[in-house]
Amino acid sequence: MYMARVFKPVQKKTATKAVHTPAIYDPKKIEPILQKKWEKEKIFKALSSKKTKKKPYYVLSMFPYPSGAGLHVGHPRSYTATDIVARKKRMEGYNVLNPMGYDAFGLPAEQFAIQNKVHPKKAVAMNVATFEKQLKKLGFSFDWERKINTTDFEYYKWTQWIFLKLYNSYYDINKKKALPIESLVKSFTKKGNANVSAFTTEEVRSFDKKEWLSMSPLQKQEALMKYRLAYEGEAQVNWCEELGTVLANDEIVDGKDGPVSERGGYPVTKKNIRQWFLRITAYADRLLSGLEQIEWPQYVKEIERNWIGKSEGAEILFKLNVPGQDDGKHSVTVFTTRPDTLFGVTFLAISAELAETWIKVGWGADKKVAAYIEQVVKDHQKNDFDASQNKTGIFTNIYAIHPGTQEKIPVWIANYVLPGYGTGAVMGVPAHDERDFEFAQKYSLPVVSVISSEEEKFPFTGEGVLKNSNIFNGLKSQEAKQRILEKVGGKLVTRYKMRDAIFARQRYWGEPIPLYKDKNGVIHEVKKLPLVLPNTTSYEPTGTGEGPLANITSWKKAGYETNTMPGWAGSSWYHLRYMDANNKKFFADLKEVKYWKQVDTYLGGAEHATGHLLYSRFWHKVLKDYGLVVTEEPFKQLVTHGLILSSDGRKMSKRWGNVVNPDEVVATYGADTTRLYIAFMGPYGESIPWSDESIIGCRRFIERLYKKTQSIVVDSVDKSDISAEKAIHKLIDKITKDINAFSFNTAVAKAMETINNIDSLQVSKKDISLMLQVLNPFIPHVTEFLWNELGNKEKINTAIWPKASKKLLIEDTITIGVQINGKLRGTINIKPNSPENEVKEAAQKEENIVKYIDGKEIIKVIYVPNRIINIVIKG
RNA sequence: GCCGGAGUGGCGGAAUGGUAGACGCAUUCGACUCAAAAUCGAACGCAGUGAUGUGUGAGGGUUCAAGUCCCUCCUCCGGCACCA
Repeated sequence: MYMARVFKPVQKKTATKAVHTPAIYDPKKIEPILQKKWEKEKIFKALSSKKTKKKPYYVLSMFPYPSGAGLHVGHPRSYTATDIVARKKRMEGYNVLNPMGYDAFGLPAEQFAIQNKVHPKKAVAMNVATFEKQLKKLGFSFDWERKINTTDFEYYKWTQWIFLKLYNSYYDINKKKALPIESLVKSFTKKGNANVSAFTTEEVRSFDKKEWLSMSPLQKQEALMKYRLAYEGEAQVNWCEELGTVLANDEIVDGKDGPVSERGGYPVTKKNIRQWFLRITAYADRLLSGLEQIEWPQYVKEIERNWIGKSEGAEILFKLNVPGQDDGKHSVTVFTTRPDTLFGVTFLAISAELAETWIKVGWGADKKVAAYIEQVVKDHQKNDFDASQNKTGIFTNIYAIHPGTQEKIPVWIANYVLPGYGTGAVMGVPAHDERDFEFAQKYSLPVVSVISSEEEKFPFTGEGVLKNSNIFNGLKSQEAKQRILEKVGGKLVTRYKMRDAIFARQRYWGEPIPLYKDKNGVIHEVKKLPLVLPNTTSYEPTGTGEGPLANITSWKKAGYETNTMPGWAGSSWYHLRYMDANNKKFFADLKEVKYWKQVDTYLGGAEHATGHLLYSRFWHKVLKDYGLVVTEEPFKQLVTHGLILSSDGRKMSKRWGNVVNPDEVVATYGADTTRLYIAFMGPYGESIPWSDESIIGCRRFIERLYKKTQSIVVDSVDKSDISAEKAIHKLIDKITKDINAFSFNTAVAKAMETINNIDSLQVSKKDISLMLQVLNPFIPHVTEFLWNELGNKEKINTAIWPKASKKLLIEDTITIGVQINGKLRGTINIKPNSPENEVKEAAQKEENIVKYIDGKEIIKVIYVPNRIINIVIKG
């Protein structure tokens, strides 16, 4: 059981005036009534742009997977923050969009269904109902009318529509935007030479009109696949036998014996398979540069930057002398980020995979070499392969011609050269690369330095510039570098680590891919969306690599794709659906999109940095290219939260049995206390253990506030004590600033301090109302209840957010510290902004200070206005 | 290995270079009570009866003044990792 201590309501018969008002705070009575009222009056409804002149403010928490376990206290941490911001912004006069929905496709929902032997659809409906009941108990100000569920066909219809948009697009590298695939076809069928500037990771081919027109539909299809933003291709993928599906890199974690699936912990291996992909690499540069214009935590940006992995360098061509073949007939291109070290190259190292392809085109590798290649290729298949401790290699008997010196340098196969990056071949520069150095040492290869001494500053012209790394690097323009490189058969290129995203899962519970193949293998789009996921009872994995949909005869017969979309498809654009959630004609009306523009504040976990966040940015950019959205980025500000750990400091998990259920907390303490504690427990971005003991302090605070306010309801005064008024205005100031900074814990601390300070003072209805109002975002039920008790005519939810009076923020007297040689020895009270000489004088008269300075020589006195005074004495 | 972030009482945590430990929990004492709970009041970094000394992961430094800035190191968390 979760409860460490049962809260008992106050049993005290207080004042004689208690006859008029209920002195006992009972959230069970207050909260459900207000929640029903809010729902009935729809006061948190976000208005359509047509119906308001208010400025929009869009705040969003990442929507949950409605898992079978129900809500977990981690969820409300995010939603409490969203709600605090939303309620404050509403009072500040914004038309606030604070929606909620469910991300219900994907593995978790399907596995829950399989384990519990219910249809995923039923399971999702059940779980959603549970979530919703739990969420509503916490009193979040969501606009429930905009609720979405990614598994509703009214929703996934548009997921499919966007997929087709991607399928029917290519990326124009000159215009730097997506364009319809037809315009690419048009450029092929123009007269004369086709001028294709389309992005592709494969070999670029353009076609002239005659050639294009002579091609079969299948040939055309194959040609266009290389450009489409959603395309079918073959690739090595992460295959999970147990789950019978392909997984994305971010769905895999390191297990004890190699990589395993994040969900279930099953082993993952590499496998070649035909797959749907999204060409996210086309947007690598925009995904990178877009980071500059958004207010995200630096570390999340860094994660994305690392993931995209841009590196600028050069490709350089080396001619090869292969034994038994004409010299220079073959060649290899290397990729390097250090073209300036070209003259330090003493060998070439190629990947085993590249060597394999050389054998295929007629290179006669001897047995020893062939065996080595086989071994390394096998090693590379292992996900956890690491050669950093043991670099090995073998000489190929092939020599390359150095393009600068024309000298013969040996070509080696090395296990540290990876097939998936660059060209799979590197130039070995032992003098300026640690790995190359290690390798050269092991195999006794020469080391040549190209960092020359100062005197040789400008001894070279033309390609000779490359003989000195400093001179090449000192070239100002990229063009100059390019010109030098061209002389040695090189060119500047940019490479990215990021790969295209696999967009298919061999699972049942996902959006069907709206395409089918006719009997000739030609792909057609489904014209009438949605392509509804067929109902079936056999949705367990086939294990063959085909999706469970292959088990459905009619589906298979119609030629539909048997794979479904991955879990992140629906979440890649949901932020747009909320803008116009009930639109039957389009995913969101452009007028609404133009009004809301983008999510102003997005709250969620940083673990989505290389998944959901990157994918949504990508989709958003594609839609931007078509003018269907108006901003380059979907989420202007991102705020990440820490985890709520269990009180034992571990992660909450069913496995440990240490999960705190918000329902029980609400039942014991009330929704307001739960929310307040979540806000108070610590900095929003940090992971913090839940404490069954500490929460009581938040409940006590609410009771004090309740009691104080009730006493004001009964004997109200016209004017507050000045110090109470000041305390409340300071609180207004602090809370306003702290909510803006997501520093909820300090805002709550100040509120506690305030109630402690004003408890014994006279406070007017007007002033306590101000306090209730700024606390409303945190504890909406009790503050609204008390606000009404005080007889306020206006609704608390629509009252204007108060401004702290500047005059009241100023203190009459302040206490400042007096230091002797930097050590605090006393304090004095002064009026703010007192003249410096008066303060200095007062300090030196202070009793404690006199003891220290008596008879000593004062070297100097430093006064920091209204802060501190430091007397520096000798000895 | 590289790139971020962090390390403060018994615990969660506060501190624009300027009175370290706000606020809350726990603990101790007191009031109320037959009693307990609740509530209210007080104490509460460590050492010392006390004056006082000392103290923000460790060690140096800058400064009148350092939790905060700089250098070296340690530990923890997150990310990337033979990416050429």
